[in-house]
Amino acid sequence: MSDKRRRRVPRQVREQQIIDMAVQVFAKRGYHPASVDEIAELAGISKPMVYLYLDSKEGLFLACLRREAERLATAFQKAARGVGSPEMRLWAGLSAFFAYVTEHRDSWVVLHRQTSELSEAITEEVARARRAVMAEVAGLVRDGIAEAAGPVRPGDEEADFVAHVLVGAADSLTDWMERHPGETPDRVARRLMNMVWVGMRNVLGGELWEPPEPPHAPEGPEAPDAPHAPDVPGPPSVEG
Amino acid sequence: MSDKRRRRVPRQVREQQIIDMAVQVFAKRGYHPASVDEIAELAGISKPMVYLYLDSKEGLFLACLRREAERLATAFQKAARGVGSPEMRLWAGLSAFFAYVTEHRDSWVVLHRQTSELSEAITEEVARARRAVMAEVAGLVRDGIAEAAGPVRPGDEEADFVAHVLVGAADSLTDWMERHPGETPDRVARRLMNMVWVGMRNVLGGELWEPPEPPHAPEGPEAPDAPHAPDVPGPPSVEG
Amino acid sequence: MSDKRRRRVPRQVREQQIIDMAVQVFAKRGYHPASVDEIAELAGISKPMVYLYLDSKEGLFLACLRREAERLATAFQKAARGVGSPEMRLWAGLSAFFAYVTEHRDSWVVLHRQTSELSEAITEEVARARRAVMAEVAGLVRDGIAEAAGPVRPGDEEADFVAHVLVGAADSLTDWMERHPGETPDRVARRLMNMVWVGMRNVLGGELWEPPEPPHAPEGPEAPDAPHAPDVPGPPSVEG
Amino acid sequence: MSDKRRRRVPRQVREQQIIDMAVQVFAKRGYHPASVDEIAELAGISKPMVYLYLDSKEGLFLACLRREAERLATAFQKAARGVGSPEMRLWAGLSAFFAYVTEHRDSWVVLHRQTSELSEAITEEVARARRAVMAEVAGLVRDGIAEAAGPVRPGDEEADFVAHVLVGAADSLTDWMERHPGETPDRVARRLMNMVWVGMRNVLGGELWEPPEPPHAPEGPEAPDAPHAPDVPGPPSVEG
DNA sequence: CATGAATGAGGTTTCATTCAT
DNA sequence: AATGAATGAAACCTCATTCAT
Repeated sequence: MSDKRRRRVPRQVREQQIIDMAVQVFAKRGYHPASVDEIAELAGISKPMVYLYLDSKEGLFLACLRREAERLATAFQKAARGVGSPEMRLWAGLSAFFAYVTEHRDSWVVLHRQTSELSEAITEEVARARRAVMAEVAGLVRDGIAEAAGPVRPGDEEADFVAHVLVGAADSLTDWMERHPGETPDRVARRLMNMVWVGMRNVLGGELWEPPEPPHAPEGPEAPDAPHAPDVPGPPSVEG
Repeated sequence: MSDKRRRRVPRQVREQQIIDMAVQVFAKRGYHPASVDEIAELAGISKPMVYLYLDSKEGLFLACLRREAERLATAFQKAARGVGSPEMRLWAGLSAFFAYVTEHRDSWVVLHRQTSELSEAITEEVARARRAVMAEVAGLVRDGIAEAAGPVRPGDEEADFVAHVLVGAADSLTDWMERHPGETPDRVARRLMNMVWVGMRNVLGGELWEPPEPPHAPEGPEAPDAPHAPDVPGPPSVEG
Repeated sequence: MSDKRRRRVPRQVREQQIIDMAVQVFAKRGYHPASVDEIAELAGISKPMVYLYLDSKEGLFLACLRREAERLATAFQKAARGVGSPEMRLWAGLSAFFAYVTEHRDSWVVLHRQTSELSEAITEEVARARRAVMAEVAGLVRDGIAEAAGPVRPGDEEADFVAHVLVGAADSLTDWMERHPGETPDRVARRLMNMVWVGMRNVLGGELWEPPEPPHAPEGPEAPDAPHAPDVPGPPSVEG
Repeated sequence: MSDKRRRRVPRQVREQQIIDMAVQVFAKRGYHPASVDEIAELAGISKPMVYLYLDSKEGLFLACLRREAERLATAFQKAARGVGSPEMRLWAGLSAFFAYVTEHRDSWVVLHRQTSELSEAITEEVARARRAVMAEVAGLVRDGIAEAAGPVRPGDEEADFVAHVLVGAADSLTDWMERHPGETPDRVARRLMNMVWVGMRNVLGGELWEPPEPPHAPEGPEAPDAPHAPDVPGPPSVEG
């Protein structure tokens, strides 16, 4: 309509524009419900261009996947790379991860394809089921700490946090088990217990882990000018 | 085709048969690529029956979701409910969870809708990206323990396990963050560190958590007759 | 649900019950969109009964058509039959017709299949088109009388009435023409002019035709106890 | 099939081609029984084109409705507009109407959606019922004139004509009544009597209305070059 | 007299994809 | 570099109708 500057644009630029819009649409709708028509229209070009540059819907989605995965990985690596202790580097990486997904919802949704791809009713049912599991686990967690630590009354928030860790870990370990056929559910469960049981109390008690002591590397996990992961904070500077 | 004995079957039975097949197909293909045609054919009936009983494709999927979610939840609860200490109960619940998803892959896939819903190429790309992340984290983990624990050389398996826990937890905490807007990535990362840093070493050292002391309930987490979650093991009985 | 008296019912009664409901549903939805399912459910029986008694959807509709057409015809005939002059009898018949269709909307709709059968949007478009034609004709009519009768300002209502007569007559004559291939549009138009041009002025002037002189037949068009066409009024008794 | 020259055709042209065929099919079959498949095939294109240009079956039908309604209205207006007296203009309009519907049966059927939409058996039943009503009314009419006018024996044709006018008018007035809730069937009947009783005798007597006197516009209602309503005749020129 | 179970056929609609300009 | 025109395939869903009880 008001197209005046939709001039001839070099391929690389166009490609990025297309992918930009595709990430938006795929995140909003999910893979199958997303239509190439909509993406092309949003990008301000015609469909044949999309096919010329990205080959197919699948190719387009793969391009999104690759670009976004690389950006997230880069954010993590940039933060984790450095001189600090491994402990510090892990922390920095995690911080960067959380900062990145906070800033780039669409990117994360496309990579993880949570929500969407399904109608609202279905999405809601899935969320409901997951919430029920969380509540169950959180209750168990609260009981555990209450009995073990006496008067400590863990807040709902902390218990919920622990529940998310446990459930997320369990989800993920399901994949791990698949590649370790010898492992039994029992052993996996014990390992997970081993890993989280001690630390759980700290969290429920409201403690916050502190970087042990930055001996003489003042910047710790630094990410000076990460162009796409803007705010990986150094230890003290905590952004809103 | 082969069976001519497709006789009149009461509604409740047919409904379960349909859902049985639907879970299979949805797990294999994902929601959108799955076709009601295929489900009906597998169930040995015609499409209109599916619509008569389950209303729509979405209704069918919701029915799958509800039934499978309830079965999984029941398996967990049955195991976790009991007299033992919370610690024991959590362990029992986790064991039951892993046992259940081991036995019922389709159920878990439908509930989690990981793979599928996307073409093979895309699924593979997603898996690749996730593997890359895992490897990165596992490396960090290995470094950490190597430096901290001196001569201990953690096996790849253990490091990979820890990485799965961390990545799964991070995934899940992304949802948690969404409902706690005040939280900063920095604080979330610290909490996670707090929870796992200590226990991580145990795992990497190859330790296996042991039920503290079963005072006078010698069988630990028992699930005597779980109808659908067959093998929630007591500590010693480990199934293949 | 609260079926207590849905006992064995003799065929003739059941048939009428079915037709009763069918008239309702066909009137509301139109022939094709109406579903036998809905009719059966409303009638409180199962579908096979409908087929047993009325053979098919078409048979069911034909039964509706016949019964309702007969009722309307009966109402007309009962009123028009009698001792009065033909003028009076025609008037009585028309009165009975208008009374009947006023009382039995569904019946009329099924017979005339106006509205319905089409989605709301389409119905509305049809109505719009018809209104436009009416307005055009009414304007012409108003102009005609204004010029011809000097100061008489016909009300909108009267002009609209005349327009309806003209348009309805034209619609109907379209069928008539089909069976008189020799007739030209020109001759048909002249005939119609001939028939309405004089009387038009009376109507526009607000005059009301009066039964010439009811000599000594005090009841005029009577319909003493018409069971289904309750209110064919004698000349003076005008119901609300 | 036969024509290989199905070349790229600009949108506006294709749209009209599609609507052309749709009018045919809708007229032949009625709205619901008509299938988009058939329309597309007749138009020599594939179904998706129909949906691309007209959005939906309903949209397609609406497009037919609008175009045909406008053409008919235009034919009427073009003829009725002019210098003659209102009487003449009304006559000219009616002439044009009858000429148009004579030439464009499909157009009229779609607009009026009489026949069709129903199976042949049902259509026939409807026609039968209507014929019965017509016969009844025609009988009344013949009686009336016979008694009132003495030796005049109105032909069947004339009585049938009058009956069509009366029945068509009554149909149409049913709608009018709906928008005038205060009116009673009695008053409506009187009005209709008022309007037609006098003119009826003229028609039954075989008289033909003559344009009063075309003062100095000798050709009466002319429509010199109506592109789509070819034969709106001036008084003398009567086409076959 | 009465019905729950079952289906074949067909409808509208949408989409990814390509041709011809 | 870019696009309007066009389509094959397949999806979901509904309905009138019939068995077998």
